[in-house]
Amino acid sequence: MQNPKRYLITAALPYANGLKHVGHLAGAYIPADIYARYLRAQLRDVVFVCGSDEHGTAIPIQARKEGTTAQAIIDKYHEAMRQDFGDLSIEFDIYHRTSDPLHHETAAAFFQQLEQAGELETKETEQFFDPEAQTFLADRFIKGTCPSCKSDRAFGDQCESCGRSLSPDELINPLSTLSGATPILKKTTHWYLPLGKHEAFLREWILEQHKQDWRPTVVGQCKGWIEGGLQSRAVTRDLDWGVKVPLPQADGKVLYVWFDAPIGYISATKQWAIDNGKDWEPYWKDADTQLVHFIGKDNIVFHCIIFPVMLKLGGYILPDNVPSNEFLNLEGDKMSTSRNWKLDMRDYINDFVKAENGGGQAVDMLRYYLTQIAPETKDSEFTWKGFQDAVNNELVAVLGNFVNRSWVLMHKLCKGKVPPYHAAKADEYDKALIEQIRVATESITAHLEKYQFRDALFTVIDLARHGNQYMQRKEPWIIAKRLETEPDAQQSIDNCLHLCLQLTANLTILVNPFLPNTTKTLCQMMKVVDRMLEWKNAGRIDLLKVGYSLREPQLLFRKIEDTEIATQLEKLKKNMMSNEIPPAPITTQAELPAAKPTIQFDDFAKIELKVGTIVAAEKVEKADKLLKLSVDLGTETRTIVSGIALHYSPEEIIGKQVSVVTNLAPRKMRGIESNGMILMAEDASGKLHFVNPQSPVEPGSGIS
RNA sequence: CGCGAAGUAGAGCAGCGGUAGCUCGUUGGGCUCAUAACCCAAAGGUCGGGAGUUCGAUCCUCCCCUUCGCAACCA
Repeated sequence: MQNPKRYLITAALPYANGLKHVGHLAGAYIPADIYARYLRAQLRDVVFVCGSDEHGTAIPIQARKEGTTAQAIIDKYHEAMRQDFGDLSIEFDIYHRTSDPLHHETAAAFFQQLEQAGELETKETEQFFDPEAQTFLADRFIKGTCPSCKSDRAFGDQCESCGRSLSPDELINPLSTLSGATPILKKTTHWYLPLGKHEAFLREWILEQHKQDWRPTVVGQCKGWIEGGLQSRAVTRDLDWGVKVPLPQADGKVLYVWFDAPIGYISATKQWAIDNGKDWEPYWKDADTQLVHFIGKDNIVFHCIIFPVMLKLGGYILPDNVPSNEFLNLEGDKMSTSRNWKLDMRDYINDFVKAENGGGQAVDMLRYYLTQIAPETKDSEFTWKGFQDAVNNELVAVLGNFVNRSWVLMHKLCKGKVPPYHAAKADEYDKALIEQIRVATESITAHLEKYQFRDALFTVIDLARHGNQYMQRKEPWIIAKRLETEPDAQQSIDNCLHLCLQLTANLTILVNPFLPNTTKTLCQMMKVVDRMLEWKNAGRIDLLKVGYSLREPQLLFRKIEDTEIATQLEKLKKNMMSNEIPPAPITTQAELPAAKPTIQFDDFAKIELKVGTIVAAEKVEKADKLLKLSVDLGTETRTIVSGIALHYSPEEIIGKQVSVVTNLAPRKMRGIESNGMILMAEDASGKLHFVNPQSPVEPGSGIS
């Protein structure tokens, strides 16, 4: 969009069930903040909204785990996250929350509008219900035996052991993970958003109109979903935590969290408007508004497919771009909350920002490094060594040092004042530097407009690097030695330092969106007011008035010591170790709230077990875990499909004796009917072993 | 399985049809105003593998391999 009248910037609403880590920061919040700050410097009309996402099943679950209430959980994490963002100079215009009444009202009205316009469907389905906990169960909260590999580590959505995706009704012996009770099927009615109806719109809007200007990963993923067929998605759930469905017949139902959360952007904007005496509607309904969602890649489907459909139906504008980032890994491994392999924003704040020598410069160091390694096109990696190198070799050595040496020389050779520029004496180096400032400004602006923050920041640092090169060529400290015999030499010194100071002023403007605290320090050193920071001033070489006296230099950044990163690495490893104390092999009672109930002999007798001999085996096509086996059971040879291909090759198991459940109902897998099931024992490492007689017996022998 | 993204110097990345670039690191030299910072130079790559299209491919097409992700907690 060319020069829109106003901008609305959103950063993904963080889920209020825990602290957020630097991956979240690099993925959404820092890029969004940079963009918002840049637009503010451009004096554009911009609102930058965010807030806590406080609904969904996971919040009550978390509350149960922490032995408290859902409200206490969201209050705690909402406040913690708000604080952490503030500490890292993420400057939202508003940080709202979805538990706010204004949001409930907004989301309910949104639903009602779609409902009344006939854009939603209702469907009656049977869902598992926990009779003890008196609640319907999300797929993830049902545990049972996998129909495919027979592992008991299968959940309603997926088997942890064989990786197969499941639906809850496929589980053998389903159990509620909440109470351990056996769930019962119960009828329930839900509202659905029929995405399929909007396929043509999505195709045209994303795959045609935004093929070029959206990131390839974003368009690619959307393409995958659209091509894969868009299913209707349930908009409501049976739960007592969330936005109540505003219909009389929907008692006990709330809006599904994915539906209510993005509406949080709208309610946040409303609250901002109230607080600031503005009108919220143009920001969401005027076509001359540019809406940009900053998110991580796991959120693409919501912000590019589902929410846009909702926005279109509701009469709102669509996002102009959704600059989604990939993931940030940590020291060679994926960040993971459950394994405690992560760096929380708060940990950095405590160890660096709040430490001695910390403060704003420590904030900017992290902002710098995370921007420099931002996973804009592919996953990238945070390493403490990388952090140290970036700070010491770039922030300290290039930017910090350039400013410092300029200031020191200016105080030594120019009496602490901005020296005059003698245009008549300008040499090729002077002219080249002026040109470099102009070119860099244009380039940085272009990168920012295209959401290429990493390249933009690189160009800023590169400009400081040019400053160092320029100074080296001009060598004012050498020229100063000739002053006694050659008084005219002062003009060369003046020109050099005049330009170095003007370059510093330019760097201050250009680095402001990225490193706002550094900008503040620089402004103090130059004794300039915030108005100088307006973006239109970038590229000018008359920002500091000749004769103006400047303050003493102060170091912009300190070095990161080896001991500091060693401490961090140790801490990271220790955290993970402490998390690993209960090693995986033995499943604890707490994890498996329901051991299988005692059964009577009659139940056992229902199972027919026989010894068989594998006579043939082949790999099942298009399945990497399945083998198709022919098993000799004495009286007959049966086809059995088994999920053991990762553990055994077809050749090595031919002739092996195995235990077979022979009266299991037939089941089709990958188009092949399997008549029975091979018993396998799983060891601690997950490796499967055959359960077979100690010495060979006749095929078909019974087992009891 | 399928779908999406990615595989380029020791590391991190750019390039995307015309004899391989950047930053850091390494080595050598210079300078000394500067937070042992700065500047200059050099070494270092058969651009994941194979086939094809083309006068010519890192860049296009096909196949294969590897990594990451793929809808209901997770940037």
